[in-house]
Amino acid sequence: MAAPDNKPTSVDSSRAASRCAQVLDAAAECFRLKGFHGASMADISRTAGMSAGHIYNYFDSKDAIIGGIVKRELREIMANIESLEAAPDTFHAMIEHADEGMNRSLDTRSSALKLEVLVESTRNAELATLVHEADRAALARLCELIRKGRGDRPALPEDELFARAELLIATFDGLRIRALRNPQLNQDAILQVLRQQLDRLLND
Amino acid sequence: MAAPDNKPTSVDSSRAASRCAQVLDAAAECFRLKGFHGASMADISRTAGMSAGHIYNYFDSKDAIIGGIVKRELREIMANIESLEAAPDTFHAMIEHADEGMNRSLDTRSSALKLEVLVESTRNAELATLVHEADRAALARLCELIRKGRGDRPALPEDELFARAELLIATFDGLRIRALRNPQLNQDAILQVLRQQLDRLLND
Amino acid sequence: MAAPDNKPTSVDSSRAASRCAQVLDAAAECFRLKGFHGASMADISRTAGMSAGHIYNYFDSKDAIIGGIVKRELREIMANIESLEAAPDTFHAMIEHADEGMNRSLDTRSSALKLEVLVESTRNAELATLVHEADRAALARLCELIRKGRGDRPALPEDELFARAELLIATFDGLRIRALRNPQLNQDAILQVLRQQLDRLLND
Amino acid sequence: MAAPDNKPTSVDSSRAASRCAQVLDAAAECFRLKGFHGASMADISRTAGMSAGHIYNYFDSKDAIIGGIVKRELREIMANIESLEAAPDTFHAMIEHADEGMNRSLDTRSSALKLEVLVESTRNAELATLVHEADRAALARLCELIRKGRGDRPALPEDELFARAELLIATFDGLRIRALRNPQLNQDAILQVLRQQLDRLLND
DNA sequence: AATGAATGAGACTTCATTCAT
DNA sequence: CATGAATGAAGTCTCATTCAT
Repeated sequence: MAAPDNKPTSVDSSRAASRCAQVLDAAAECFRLKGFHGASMADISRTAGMSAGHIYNYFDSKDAIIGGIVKRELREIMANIESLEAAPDTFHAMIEHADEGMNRSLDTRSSALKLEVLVESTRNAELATLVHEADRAALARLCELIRKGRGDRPALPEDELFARAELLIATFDGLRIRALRNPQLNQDAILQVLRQQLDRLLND
Repeated sequence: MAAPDNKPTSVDSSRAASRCAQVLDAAAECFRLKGFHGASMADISRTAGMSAGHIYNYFDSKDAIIGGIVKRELREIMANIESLEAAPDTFHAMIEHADEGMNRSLDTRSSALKLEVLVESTRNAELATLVHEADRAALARLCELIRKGRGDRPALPEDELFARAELLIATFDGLRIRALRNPQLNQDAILQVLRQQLDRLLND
Repeated sequence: MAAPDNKPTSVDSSRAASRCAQVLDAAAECFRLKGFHGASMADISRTAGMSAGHIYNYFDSKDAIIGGIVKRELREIMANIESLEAAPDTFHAMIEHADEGMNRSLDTRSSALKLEVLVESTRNAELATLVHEADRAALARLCELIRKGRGDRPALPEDELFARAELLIATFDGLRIRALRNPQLNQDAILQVLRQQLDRLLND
Repeated sequence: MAAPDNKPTSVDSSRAASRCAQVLDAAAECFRLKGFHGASMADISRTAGMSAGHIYNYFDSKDAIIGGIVKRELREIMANIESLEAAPDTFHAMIEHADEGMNRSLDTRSSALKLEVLVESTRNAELATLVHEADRAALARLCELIRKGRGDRPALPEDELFARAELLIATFDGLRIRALRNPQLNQDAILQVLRQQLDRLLND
């Protein structure tokens, strides 16, 4: 350490980070396709283009990998908080862009992974902690958006603010489940009703 | 012996049905606790009080067991259709009993199993078919309830009717996810907002 | 036992014999199709139209069933000895009917069972004893046929007599193997050469 | 390290080949002793000195192992073709060395395996293909030997050439069966008659 | 005589993980 | 850093056999 040459550590660590990311990407793909237990380390190593043994240089166990996936998501959420907080006229934007949000919810591939992780968190305390933490950050941010978005209208009681945020998220999360249970759901009709519901949640 | 009535067949078949139910109960419990792939046939057989080998007299495979769980749920849903269809003043009842519905959604134990099955259906075509079929039945029933509940108000277009039903279910299903991601969610505050949302979905 | 009524025992025992035969027939069919280890008692019971449990009233074990098959064959061979011993002009008949013998050897279905039993006898001492016993009876009979068939020609030394019989049987048994290894073998051409070989074995 | 030559691949692949051979040897031994279905993967792994799981790095399944045995035999047969094709005065050699051939046929150990494989091929299409292919190669070679061995005598019709080859092989294969069915068979007397039969098959 | 429920051992196979190289 | 050989535990499922009825 502190060797005379300066590059190696930085190079190594950036290489390591990139290898880690490779693993996380591969694992996310595999978990989505086959589920956490259904995906083998061999699957992941193949997808990552790396020997299974080597993955253990970066992650202690298969559990640690799914933990890594959630941690990375958490980091991304945290990073996005600031950048997105500044947007003006939030409500109009949210309702206007409801279609994008809905489409994200109707993407069964991403939903499968999300639910996979959630279900697994039911049985893995460490994973649960990560999931809860990530959720708390996202929820807080959404509350803040709503508070700001209401502008000079009288402030909502904290409880109700959170309840609205919860139901807003619940609606989108619920659509994930709907998309999986009913592959023929009518997107256009839903979007219309969804917009009304959002409008009331935000503006009433 | 030589008794005039020979019940054995009926006795046997009722015994078989009861053994089947034992397996399904045990499996549901195990899948909930450990997940479909995490729960072993040994776990299930232990919980069911029956040798693992014997379970295969009733179910062809582990897959068939989770299929059996969904089929049983479907039968229960179907059975409830008639009994619930006759209730008068549906909307008022639905909004009034929203707390019960919400509590069902916030029961993380039942949610874990429900999501487990749903996630597994992502990777098991036969299971997916069962899930979709059960969903179609439930959805149709809800639409009918809404149609009747609206009484002499102008009929909703079919599309919108379905969209409202979808969002109604989505809201409750979404709360399942919320309960898992945020164990501290404030039930009372949510109930209030939930009732408003339901009221609009049904009565607007 | 020795009950005043006379029929039951005989009826029962004939019924038992018939049930036994059912099992042996079914087992022979199953072993032929799936092999001794590949055929399950469930397979046999299904084919025999009898519950698996009941089979154990007639046979102590699966091993005993294959033993029963060989014993039955042995009895049949023994029974045939006398009836066939009397035929006049044996050699001519044998060579003339070589085609029938060859066709029997080329029947892959019966060969599969025969080899199955033989191979199993390699690993089952009791079965081996039965096989050897049956073979000894058949071989002795064939030697006798040859001796008689040679009429007033000078008697062959015992050794050579047996050797000729061995090779005669070997030729037909070998054709069983050939039929399994080469499904396209040319029967007509073989028959011609076979006849010449038989002729020399018997008449030289 | 940083040695100029990097042999690992070649070393590894030779190691892999040797491990494969270990498995095939062990499996051949186990199949011979207990039969294909009677021998467990645990038996094979114990005999091979290798964990059962590791065998699956080399063979996809137990079926693939018996297939590997046949493939290896086929390779050996093919390899011998050239080396043996060149021998002069084939017939005399064949008849002279009939004792060696007969002894091979009378080796019940090798016969048990050979028949085991043959019987299994009755129920395994892929294995059957391999067996037929190996047989075709061996048969063709024998025909060629006979054709050449006949020197300037008038050529045999193709049909008869094949028929003679078939019966030649059948005779030796039949002796395998004889050795198993009659452990007391008189080798010396048989050898004498066998030589006469061979002589006629080849020289007539 | 006959059934079929029931078991427990054991079959093949997969897999997370370790370690020498 | 990187590999892949290797393992041992565990998984699903089958099956010969027993026994109450």
